[in-house]
Amino acid sequence: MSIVLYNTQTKKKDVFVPLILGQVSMYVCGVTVYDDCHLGHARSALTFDMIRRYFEFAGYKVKYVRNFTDIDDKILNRAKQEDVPWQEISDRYIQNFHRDMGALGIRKPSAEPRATDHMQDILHMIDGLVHKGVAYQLKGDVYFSVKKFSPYGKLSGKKLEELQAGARIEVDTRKQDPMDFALWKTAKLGEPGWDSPWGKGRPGWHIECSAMSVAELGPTFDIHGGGKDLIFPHHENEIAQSCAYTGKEFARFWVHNGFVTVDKEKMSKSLGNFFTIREIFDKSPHSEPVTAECLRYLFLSTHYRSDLSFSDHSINEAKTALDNFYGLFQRLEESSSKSEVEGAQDWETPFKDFTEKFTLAMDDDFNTPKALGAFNEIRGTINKLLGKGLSDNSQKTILETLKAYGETLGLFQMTVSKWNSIVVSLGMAKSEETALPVNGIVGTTDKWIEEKIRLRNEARAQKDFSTADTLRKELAEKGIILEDRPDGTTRWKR
RNA sequence: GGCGCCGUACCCAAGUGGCUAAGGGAGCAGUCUGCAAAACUGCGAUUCAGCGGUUCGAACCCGCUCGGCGCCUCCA
Repeated sequence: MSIVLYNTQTKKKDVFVPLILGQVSMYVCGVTVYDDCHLGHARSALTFDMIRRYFEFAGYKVKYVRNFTDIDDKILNRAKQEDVPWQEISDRYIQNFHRDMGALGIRKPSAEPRATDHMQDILHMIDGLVHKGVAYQLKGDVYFSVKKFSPYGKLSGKKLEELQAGARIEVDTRKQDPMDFALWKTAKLGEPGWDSPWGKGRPGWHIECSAMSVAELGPTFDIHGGGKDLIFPHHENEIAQSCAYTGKEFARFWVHNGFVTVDKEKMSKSLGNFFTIREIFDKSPHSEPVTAECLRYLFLSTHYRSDLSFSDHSINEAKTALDNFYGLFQRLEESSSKSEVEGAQDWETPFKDFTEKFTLAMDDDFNTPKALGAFNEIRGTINKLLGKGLSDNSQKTILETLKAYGETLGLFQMTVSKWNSIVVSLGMAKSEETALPVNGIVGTTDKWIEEKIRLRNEARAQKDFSTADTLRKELAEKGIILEDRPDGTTRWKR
């Protein structure tokens, strides 16, 4: 089966055929490093992480490039505010970015170029554009002439005349056309600058992505991605510059993810309605990996192109859904004490049905909500079979396969015990042995809990249920939940 | 003003021309259980914002209306 994906350029789902057989080249716009990342950035990162994982699952070799914009007005402003060198700002937020992405379980791209490391490529490209006559110099600035690039506006579906009519920004009257955009900007007094044929300056925002993508992946590559707010003007401009420069097709597929919204509104810096990734981890009552998986499940439960509304409620729903999966994994890990013959249930037929549904859903423009639907169906089926009895071997195979499919979404990779141990809030260190206090309740060690359970089970064996209930209550007060199994053993979780 | 997206049960969310409109959560009832939890079973949209139209047939296509949002300015 082939993968079909929605292409912003053609405004429909196109069959994905890579440029080079068996390989996918993908460039995704990263972040401008002047502040901590919020959930909108997390969505983009998670979306393309999922896409990358699925391509690899489908047998492709993926080259995935995600850049850093590490020189920009906002970085300079921030540096001024804090009265520190601008490099300190970009370095700090690159570090924070890596910290947050790591916590989210996002795999590292094949390359993470920084704009300032590609200054020569940028200068070559601008120079080339000037020589081709599609860019012009105005004192120390260089602008791209949109009129010289006839397909301008194709990606975003905008027409130049309409844009001009609606332009609300202050127009630099020196420009040949109000929509012309800067490739190179003169360094003002006290600002950092790189030497260029047009004097000391720095690159405009759009040119760096063109330069870096072409440098890393060549003039034509398979997929260019980013949030849908980048379609115009950023990606439109990238196309103009790159195609004008190389004379070749640029990205073949344009893939854009939807926004994260709060109360129906786009999460954004200017509205101030954003949560940073760090904040989410800090205020979560769960351990970092658990929170990360909840967030991933939540994000995957909406199609990547749709907007996703974020709330405490939505993330709690994700937690419940995952609890149910890890509950199944726990049961699958436990010995069934059933022989091969006794536990000879046909699980292979429903399982085959599951893998087909999963693959079909994912092949169709990465329909993760549908894929999760398939997961939930098989969860019910396996639970039923488990009730009837499965052999240890079958259980082992089922568990391994579920986890293998989960891996393509970045889900279900934790051990059950890790999933079940709740840690405390506010980024305090976590220990496997002891739970730190939660909501003022004093933490307990695993050993202490096990001892209480042993005492309770002794009491139960003697039909001393009042003692057993007292012990259950005592544990419950510490946030420990007990589940008695049919064979007389007890499972517990925090 | 221009361009575009969305509106499916209490909540989230697939489905975009034809079998009973996926799935999850919550709720209620039941099975099981010393109690409980978990798991399982059953119940829940004669209907897809509204109104017209096209069609043998529409939640899905077209038009209009209402409501929400986004891009056109830095934005994932």
